[in-house]
Amino acid sequence: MEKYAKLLKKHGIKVTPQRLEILKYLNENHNHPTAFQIFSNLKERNPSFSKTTVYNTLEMLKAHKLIQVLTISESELRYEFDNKLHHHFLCKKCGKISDIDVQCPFFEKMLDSEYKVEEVHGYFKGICTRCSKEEELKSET
Amino acid sequence: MEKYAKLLKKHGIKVTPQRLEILKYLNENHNHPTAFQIFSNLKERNPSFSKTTVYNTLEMLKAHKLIQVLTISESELRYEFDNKLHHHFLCKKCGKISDIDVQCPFFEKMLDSEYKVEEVHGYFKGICTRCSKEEELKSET
DNA sequence: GTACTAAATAGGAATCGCTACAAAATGGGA
DNA sequence: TCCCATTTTGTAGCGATTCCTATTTAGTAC
Repeated sequence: MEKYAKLLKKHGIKVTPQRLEILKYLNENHNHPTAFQIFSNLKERNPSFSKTTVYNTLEMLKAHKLIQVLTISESELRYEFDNKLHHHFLCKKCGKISDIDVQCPFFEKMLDSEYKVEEVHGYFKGICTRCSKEEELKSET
Repeated sequence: MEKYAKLLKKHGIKVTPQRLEILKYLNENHNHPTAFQIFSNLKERNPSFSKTTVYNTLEMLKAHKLIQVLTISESELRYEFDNKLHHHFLCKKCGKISDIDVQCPFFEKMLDSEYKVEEVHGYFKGICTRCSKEEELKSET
């Protein structure tokens, strides 16, 4: 837990139990959770945990570039702790989001362009391996 | 207007005035509008135009891959008629979305991967040229 | 340790984009 | 022209996010 406190201090953010919990959750759960998923998980152990705190904290962590906000879903935002550049794949069937470990060659190019680029998002959408296999099995019967 | 009717018929979609209007609007306005923007623009000329019709029609056009849905904004969906692969840049200051005419080299690679890829989205976010210049001017004074 | 102050949290209300639903309108085929 | 399926409309509802304000907490000075 100490490492999260250090991280917050390094960015001049006041350390609170709630913020540590949220950071810990994001660091230990790489499933690109929604704000509600974070909220309900943390509320289990601390019933007074507030939804607003989750949103406030996520907003602040995002402002300090400690977390990434994914707009891959059409209905809600997803969050992740990992901040090194990678892309994402969303399965339209099961909803799972996977990390795609590729370096975008246009990142460098865009950095030199007329635009001041601060974020790069690569989203692929389709059907994941597991769901594809299930489809095949179904159609065989 | 006839070309839109043809397009709809080609995809087995029943031709209605509302659908033609929406297609026309998307084809003539390359500003990646929200559903509400489409709705309020078309409502001006036809006061009985319904929000639901806009959503229904966009959903149908999307299902037939006649339009693209962009999840680049954190708060709402954007739509575009253009369906050839390109990326997008969102200015965090003025909110404008620009087309970036690049071919994603990972598209091919992803097509051969374990994932069944149906959509590719490349989003860059930052400050656009115009807004960058305005910032410079302000800081000079 | 206590008192004070600014910041953070909690909880509920409000907002906003989008969807669901049922009634009315449309339109193509008999 | 009539009929029936489809589409459109308008309203109600829902879920994610934001707003508002009272309460609590963390940090500082005494």
